[in-house]
Amino acid sequence: MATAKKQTRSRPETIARRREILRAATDIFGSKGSVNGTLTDIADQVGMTHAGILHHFGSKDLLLMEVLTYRDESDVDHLEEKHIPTGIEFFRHLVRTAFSNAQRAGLVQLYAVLSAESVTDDHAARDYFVDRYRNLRQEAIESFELLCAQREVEAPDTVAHAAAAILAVMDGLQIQWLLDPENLLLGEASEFAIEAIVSAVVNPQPSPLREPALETSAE
Amino acid sequence: MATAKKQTRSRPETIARRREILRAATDIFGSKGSVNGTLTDIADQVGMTHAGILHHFGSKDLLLMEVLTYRDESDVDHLEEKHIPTGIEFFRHLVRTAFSNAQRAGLVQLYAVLSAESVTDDHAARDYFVDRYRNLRQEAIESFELLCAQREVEAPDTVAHAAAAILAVMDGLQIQWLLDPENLLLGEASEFAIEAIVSAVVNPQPSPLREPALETSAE
DNA sequence: GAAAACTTACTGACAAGCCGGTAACCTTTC
DNA sequence: GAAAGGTTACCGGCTTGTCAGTAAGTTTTC
Repeated sequence: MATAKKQTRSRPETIARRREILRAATDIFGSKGSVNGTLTDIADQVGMTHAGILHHFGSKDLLLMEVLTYRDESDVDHLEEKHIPTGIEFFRHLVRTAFSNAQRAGLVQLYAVLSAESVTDDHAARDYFVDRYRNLRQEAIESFELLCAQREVEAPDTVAHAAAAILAVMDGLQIQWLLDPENLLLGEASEFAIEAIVSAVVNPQPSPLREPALETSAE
Repeated sequence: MATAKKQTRSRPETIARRREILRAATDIFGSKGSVNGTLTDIADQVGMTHAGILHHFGSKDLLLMEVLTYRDESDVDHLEEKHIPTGIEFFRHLVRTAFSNAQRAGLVQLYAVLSAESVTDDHAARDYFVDRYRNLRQEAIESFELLCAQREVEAPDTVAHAAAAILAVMDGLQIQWLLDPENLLLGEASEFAIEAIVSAVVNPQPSPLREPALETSAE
């Protein structure tokens, strides 16, 4: 069953054209969601018809998946980092990303909307996001473990929670920031939260929630 | 211009019928999103036609808004708490909510999907979520301030970040949990994160991210 | 207290619009 | 001249919302 792809070469400018479409799709899916955003919306933005888009990408779902992987690539470029670091540098990298995201509302919105959309039944990007979070959590866990080893403390069993929490807080802050940019500093709030969580792993304090409640009358 | 409404009362069972519809709508909007979930889906689930739903609620958008406010009411009932507490109890309340949410995937999904959907242009529920987050952040800020006052420390200027971060981490963990329930304990992870953030406010530690990096070779 | 007058709670059919996808057909470029 | 890069035209399907009509319930009237 040789899937002998004909693989006839495309014209030189078509790569640029595809990139143009991907950028437009990022825009549209970001601002309207992947369900509400239509092929015609995207086509209008690059000055062609929706059939032209389908010629390039086959179907809407395939276009969506390419948008997601395309952003992953251009994302690493953006911060001019060769590869994602580990250890303490991983968390510094997250903080830098948060500050940088405050300048890229379109991309942030794309991911915020799509990741939430993807939890719905049979969403095209569901597998993509399941994998993405698994990988990111794993990287965070490894960074925590490295961090603990460097400090010669045993990695607590909270690292799994902390890894999920760090990603969660970044996503959640993005949504609040998108809804109400005047009332939230994305970079600063992310930095604060990341520091708090890292600190709780490497330097655990007694839980303030378990203390006996201080009476207001005890003043 | 007296719009003298005759206002004959609705039939006794119609209140129960509306509630039935609201519950079905919660289900459908939760599992498919408010864009993908249709009036016919909801109608099927309660055994009527989509026109019947429109008779009760006027339009899809109005139904959506009623779903959101309906859940807010039934939510307080659920935890059997008279009103939301302040101070340390506010944060304990959030932890209880997180544990309780692990039993209510449908409702969690409704909010996760809709809050992210709402950041898209002209979404019906956008104002609802902007207000909701503003109010919740305010409650969190006041609880932090009360907490600091009780400990006779000055409330740091990080409380605003912390307030946003606590809500954010709860939302973000919900999405990861919905995508991959086997790999995430919603209650435990939320508790860990909330403790970490509260601790960072009332008992700030030096930032682990600002330390001079420990060399791995210094082992 | 029963008939008349009126409402409510629907149903079924349909209008209008939009969506993704396909097919057939030009046109530009290698 | 053949393939790539499009366009135009169109289809089938699905969605929200409207509307007329009907059965059942409620209120009013005598």
